[in-house]
Amino acid sequence: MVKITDVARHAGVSPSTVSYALSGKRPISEETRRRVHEAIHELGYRPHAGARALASSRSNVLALVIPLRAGIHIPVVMQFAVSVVTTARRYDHDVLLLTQEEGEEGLRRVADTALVDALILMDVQLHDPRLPLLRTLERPSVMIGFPASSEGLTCIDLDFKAAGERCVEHLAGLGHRVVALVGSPPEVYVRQTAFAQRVVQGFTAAADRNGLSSTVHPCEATPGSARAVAERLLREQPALTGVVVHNEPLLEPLIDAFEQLGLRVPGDLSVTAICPDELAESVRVPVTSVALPSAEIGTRAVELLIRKLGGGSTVPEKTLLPPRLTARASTGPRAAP
Amino acid sequence: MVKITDVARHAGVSPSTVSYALSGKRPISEETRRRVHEAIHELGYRPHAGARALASSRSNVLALVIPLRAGIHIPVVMQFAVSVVTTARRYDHDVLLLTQEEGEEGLRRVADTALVDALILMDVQLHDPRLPLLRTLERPSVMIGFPASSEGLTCIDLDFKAAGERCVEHLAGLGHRVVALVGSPPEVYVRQTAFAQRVVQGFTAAADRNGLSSTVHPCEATPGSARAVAERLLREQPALTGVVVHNEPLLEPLIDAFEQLGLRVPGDLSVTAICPDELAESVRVPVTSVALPSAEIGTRAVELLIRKLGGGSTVPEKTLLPPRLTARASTGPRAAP
DNA sequence: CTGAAAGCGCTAACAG
DNA sequence: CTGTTAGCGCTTTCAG
Repeated sequence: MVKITDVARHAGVSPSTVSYALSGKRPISEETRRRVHEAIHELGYRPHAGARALASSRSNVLALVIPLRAGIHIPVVMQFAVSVVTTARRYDHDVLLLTQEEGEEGLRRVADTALVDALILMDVQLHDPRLPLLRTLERPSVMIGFPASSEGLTCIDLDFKAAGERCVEHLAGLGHRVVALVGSPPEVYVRQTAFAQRVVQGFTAAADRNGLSSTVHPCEATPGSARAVAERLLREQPALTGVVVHNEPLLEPLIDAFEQLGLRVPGDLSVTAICPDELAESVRVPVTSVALPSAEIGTRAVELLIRKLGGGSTVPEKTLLPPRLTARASTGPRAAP
Repeated sequence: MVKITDVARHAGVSPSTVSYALSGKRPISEETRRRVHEAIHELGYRPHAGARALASSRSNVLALVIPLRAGIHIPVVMQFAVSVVTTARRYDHDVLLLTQEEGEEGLRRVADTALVDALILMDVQLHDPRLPLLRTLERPSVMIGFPASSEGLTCIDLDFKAAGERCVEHLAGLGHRVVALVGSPPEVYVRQTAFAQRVVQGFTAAADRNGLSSTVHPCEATPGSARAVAERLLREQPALTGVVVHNEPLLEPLIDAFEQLGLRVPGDLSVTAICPDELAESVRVPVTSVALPSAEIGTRAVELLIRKLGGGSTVPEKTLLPPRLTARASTGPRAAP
């Protein structure tokens, strides 16, 4: 293995000069800089990650904790992970993958052994058991999603409340008077995942504000249940003309179910969703939607962490990304009664 | 930060004894073992990962390289990643996540800096450009999938050729005489990803052997193209009664398309697939399928690596998991003509 | 069965 | 602008 002293000798300088030439932490003359890099190149030198971490107390690794549980749309998690890795690399960091399953002990382990410098957590719950730990951990973290109290923590997410509102306003603007929200599976609400509840809040508030009548329907992510909710909605709310879907796997089956029940989209029924743009675009009837910008959230989360690691600047505790609605073929004006 | 010398002092032993008590690399009397663990517990000691890696030349981290490209079913990748992480933890290892995008330079980087001890690669192509690198790298690796020549490497995957055969044999056994394979998107074949081609080989060979007439149809993973292939198949092969699908996102839309064209499944048409069991079970008509055992492959891949890291035993270069077909509602005997 | 002590390869004062 | 040197915290000979 070629080490820093080899490079130093080869370039005719001291080891520290090589180190500084690499880190840029002190000025190096152009001439020696060139010689050092030449030597590095010729010898194929790679600094030993462990030695570096030991000497600098920085591993340049971020931990990413991904959820496993039911009711979470896998492609969103994956896209998020990819964007975290890609962005981390831009800042010369790597990403260690942890599963939620490891729990608090897992977080403590990677933090306390200095395996990682900082942590990113997904799928945060309103009263997430990891919150107290994160506050005492000596390493910075960023959470995707908002717990009940985010004091002293850094959180980022789509503004789901505003997203729910935005969908309703879009429908209200088109003249719809009776709307329904088809939401995430019941277990997502039961375990008090913040984002699902916030959509409901926004949806309901905006409906009330606009004088619309509204109902909320948590729903399993199976094709069978799509048919079931569709039937139930038509039966219980015959005047329904606007639906907001916050349940990725159900989007397509639900539209199918409505059409099989004789409702044209958007002729008889307007449908909007909160989901990744790719999903909204890939449905047979492209769906008007508020984008779930997983990639952007991942990028921003890493950037927040890097800034926290930098030390100087302080970062905002809460970052809420404003909803961006794209009108597509699935919504239209309410048909004359 | 509490370090090994603190623990040693607290327990009244030397640092090396603490180290050995932790690693078990030499006999420790029951009494001192107890005292050491007590001290560790009381002080909340965690060995510093970097220091450990430096002193032992082992980081206890595995690299996992995941694909990004089109034509790959995301949930399979995700399930695979989770199973790798879970299994790695069982052997006291962590997992560093890399994207294919980083390319050979990325592999070289994490290997040469000793950030990781070993590598797992997914989405291997027939003539994968990373092969020569892997052979020269001083660290062990395992590939998911088989390149054209796997000499000197360790590969594992579902036996896709046998899987293709198994599907055909199942259909042949039910009396079907004309079968078609609806395959992965064309780009998957173009870039010579091994597994897609092997399915075709097995499918065709088994059809020939059984005297069935067969055709192969690479297919985009969009709902629109499902309809298109379905129509084309019926037009060009009116006698068709058996279909093998090797394209996850297309499975459900394709069955829908057939039924919309007036064919009952399995009454008029038997459908089998090569896909994850969860997918096969979740379709409206549960599909007879050969399982794509991502979790098992992930587990086995890690176990192979751990054995290679252990040094002693040598591991097989090729591990082909035999196909396991589960009969479900989508296949039945050929209707009397 | 246990201790002492020599590094592992790099960074960051400190000194010039 | 550059060199010298003292660790970073742990593992592992070597010695007993």
